[in-house]
Amino acid sequence: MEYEKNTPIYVQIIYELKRRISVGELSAGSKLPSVRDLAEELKVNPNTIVRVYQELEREGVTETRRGMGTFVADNEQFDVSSMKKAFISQLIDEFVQKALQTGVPKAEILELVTKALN
Amino acid sequence: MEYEKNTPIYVQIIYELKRRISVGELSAGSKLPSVRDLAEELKVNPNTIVRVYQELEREGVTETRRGMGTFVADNEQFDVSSMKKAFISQLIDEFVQKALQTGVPKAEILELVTKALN
Amino acid sequence: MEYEKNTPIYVQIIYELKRRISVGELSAGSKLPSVRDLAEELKVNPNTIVRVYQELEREGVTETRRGMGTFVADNEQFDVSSMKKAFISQLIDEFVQKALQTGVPKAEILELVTKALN
Amino acid sequence: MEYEKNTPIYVQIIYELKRRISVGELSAGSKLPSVRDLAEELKVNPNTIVRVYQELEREGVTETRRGMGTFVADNEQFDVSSMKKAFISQLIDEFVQKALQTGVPKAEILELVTKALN
DNA sequence: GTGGTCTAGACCACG
DNA sequence: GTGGTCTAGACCACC
Repeated sequence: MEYEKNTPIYVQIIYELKRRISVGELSAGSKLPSVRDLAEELKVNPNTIVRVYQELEREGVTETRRGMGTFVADNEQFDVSSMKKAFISQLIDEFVQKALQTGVPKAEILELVTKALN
Repeated sequence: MEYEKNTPIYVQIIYELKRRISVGELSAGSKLPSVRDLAEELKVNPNTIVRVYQELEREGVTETRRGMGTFVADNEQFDVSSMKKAFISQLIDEFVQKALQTGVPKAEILELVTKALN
Repeated sequence: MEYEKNTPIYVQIIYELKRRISVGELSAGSKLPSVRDLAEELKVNPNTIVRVYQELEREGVTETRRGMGTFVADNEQFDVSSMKKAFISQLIDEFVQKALQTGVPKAEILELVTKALN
Repeated sequence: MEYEKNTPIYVQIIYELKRRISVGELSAGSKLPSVRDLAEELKVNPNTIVRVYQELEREGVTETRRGMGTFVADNEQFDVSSMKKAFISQLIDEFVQKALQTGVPKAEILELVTKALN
């Protein structure tokens, strides 16, 4: 995993794990790697992973069981596809806000996005 | 001027000044307000304006003449609209990269962006 | 048995066993289930039960007889209700300390506790 | 400030700051000490204070302004007295839950709390 | 083994 | 100056 410079590493890892969950690579109830293992895998300090897991739990994406590990939430209320939508919506809102601030006309923005998507 | 929370103030002011220039509110060769005046006008720390002017000069948007102040560059090569496009392109690239990473189909992304723009 | 999230499982099991003893479900001198059996019954890691039994023995609530198992102590001095009181006193002291620290008047605290108890 | 052993330091500091706010020692809009200053005052590592401030902001109790510091939230919606009530309620709920789990009768619990309060 | 907390100290962006 | 992130490494409670 490569890290983008302007986004905190822990945020990027959160994105990545959410992506894995929403895609089904990690299914509800399955165990995430231990803090130490994931830290090693991602060449990152364990504290950074601790923060990632705490954030994910705070958001209800995962569950932590004492001494047992961190698991993808098995919550009925937790709907993966809605999470995915919320996630992309947030992404889009941030982008649109910044884009409009530049004063570039909407039509042009749309055109450029279309191009970039292909 | 209202400041958006997720973007550094100095970046937002840069946008604003570029906007004023591209719109013609500030024409080529005209003098920009002094650091102190602009700081006061925008209710911002003078250091922030210093940084804005340094950044603008680095980009060739303005010129600083010793003892006289800061002026909009009189440079033929300086093309406001292309500058804006370069900036928005970067914005779009970052966004598209993240958006595609989520696995949401391109068509849907485009649709959501269109909605968000209006 | 359901586990409450904010208290260690082993503590909750200790409560539960003490409860069974004080209620008479487990009488003085009777044999407690083996570590494995209790672990299975309570859907818990055997290590957790080991700790529970160690703790109970340390408190004098149970006795371990080599090769025979763990038994409810046959100790005259062992007074379940006083034990419970000691525990709840500690609980109350901690609570009262924190509650008073908030500056809420005593009368109000008492009223709220009364409500919460019912 | 003395730290109680069984509660994380950062939680105790959060309590303390909330208390100061709810009591009016820190009024809405006022600046909290800088991370480094508070860390020194409380003989604690700066990272611990960072965590405290982040948690408080997440809860809406404070606002962080870039490069300027941390301030008591000036939010109309933020009602100090309701915060105080929410805080004490949480404290009481946790206590009552644990207390009832011990099997001690309600009347007795209430009696003991009354005693402890005086 | 697991996650949670804390210290120490570095580097960064922002105002 | 401010807060934010990250690393390194320690110690703890829990299972």
